[in-house]
Amino acid sequence: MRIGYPCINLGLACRPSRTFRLASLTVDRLHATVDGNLRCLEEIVRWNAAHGLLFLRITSDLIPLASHPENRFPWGEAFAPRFAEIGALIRRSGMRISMHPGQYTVLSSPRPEVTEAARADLAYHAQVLDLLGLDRTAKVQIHGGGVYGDRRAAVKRFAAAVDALEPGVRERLVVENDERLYTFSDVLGLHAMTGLPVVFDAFHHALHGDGRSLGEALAAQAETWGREDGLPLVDYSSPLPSGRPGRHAQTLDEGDFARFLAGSRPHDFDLMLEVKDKERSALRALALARGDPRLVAEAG
DNA sequence: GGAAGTCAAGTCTCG
DNA sequence: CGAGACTTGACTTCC
Repeated sequence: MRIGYPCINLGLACRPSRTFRLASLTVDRLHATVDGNLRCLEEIVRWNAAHGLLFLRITSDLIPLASHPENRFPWGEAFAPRFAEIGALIRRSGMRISMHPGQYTVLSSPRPEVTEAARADLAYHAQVLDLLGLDRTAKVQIHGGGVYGDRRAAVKRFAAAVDALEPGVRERLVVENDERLYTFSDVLGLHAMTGLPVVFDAFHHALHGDGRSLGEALAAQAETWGREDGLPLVDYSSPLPSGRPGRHAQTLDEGDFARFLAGSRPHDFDLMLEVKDKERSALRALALARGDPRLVAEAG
C-alpha cells in the first residue's frame, strides 16, 4: 500500500495550483504561472519521496485554464523538458500519480457542449501524465456526473462518451462512487458498460452506500482493475467529529483509520487521504499502516 | 495589508 | 429561487 494526500503540501512555502482570471490570460502570465507551479510540483515530489509518501494527486490547476478554448498556448511543447525531468524523478521514486478533475467535468450530461468540454479537460489531464512519461497506472478519476431524472439514459450517455474518448485518454480513466448520485453499485454498473476500473471512496460509501461491507466492496472493486492498471485506488477521509456529515475532516481520526485498515485486510490498494491538513495526516496514516506507534507519535 | 467579492465550467439538494 | 456543496481556495478589487 502506498499512501498519499491531494495536491498541495501545507508545510512548503509554494503552491502548485497558482492560477489567474480568464481576463488576465496572456502568454506571459500563463508561462510564468506554469513555470512556478512546476517548480512547486517538483518540490512536493521530492518532499514526498523523502518522507515515504509514494502516492500523489497532482492538482488540476497545474496548468491554469488548460482546456479553456481561449487558451491556445502550446504549454505541452513549451514545458516538455520540465515535465520530463519531474517525471523521471517520480519514476525513480517509485511514486504513483493520480489526478481528479473537478465537478465541471461531466460525461453523462445531455448537453453536448458539456461533454465536449469534459472531453477536452480529460485530454488535458492525460496529457500531463503522458508528458511525465508515466505508464497506465497513473489515473484520472471522475464521478458519474448527473442523473437528470433518467438514470438509464444518463448511464448510456456516460458509456457513449467514454467510448468516444481517444484510447490514450480512456486508458487512464477510472470512475469513483460519490456521496449523492452514484453509489458503489451504480459505479460497478458504469464499469460493466465501459470497462473502466472503479475507485472506491470509503467516505462516500459510508455516507451513501449500497449495503456492502468494506471487505465486500474492496473485493468487488479489485475485479474491475486490470493487470496494467496497477493496484486499485481507494480514497479515505475521516468522518467529521461533530459538524454536518459530508465534509472532509480537518485531520485524521486515528481510531477510525485503524478500524478501516483492519477491515480492509487482506486487500491491497493505494490510498489517498482526503483530509484538510494534508501531509500531516498522511504521515500519521503512514506510520499507522506500518504499525509503528513511535512513528505515529512523532508524526502527530 | 486585510476584507470582501468573484472566479471557466455542472448538477443537485436544502432552506 | 438562491445558496451551498463538491477533489482543491486563489485572485482581484476595494478600502
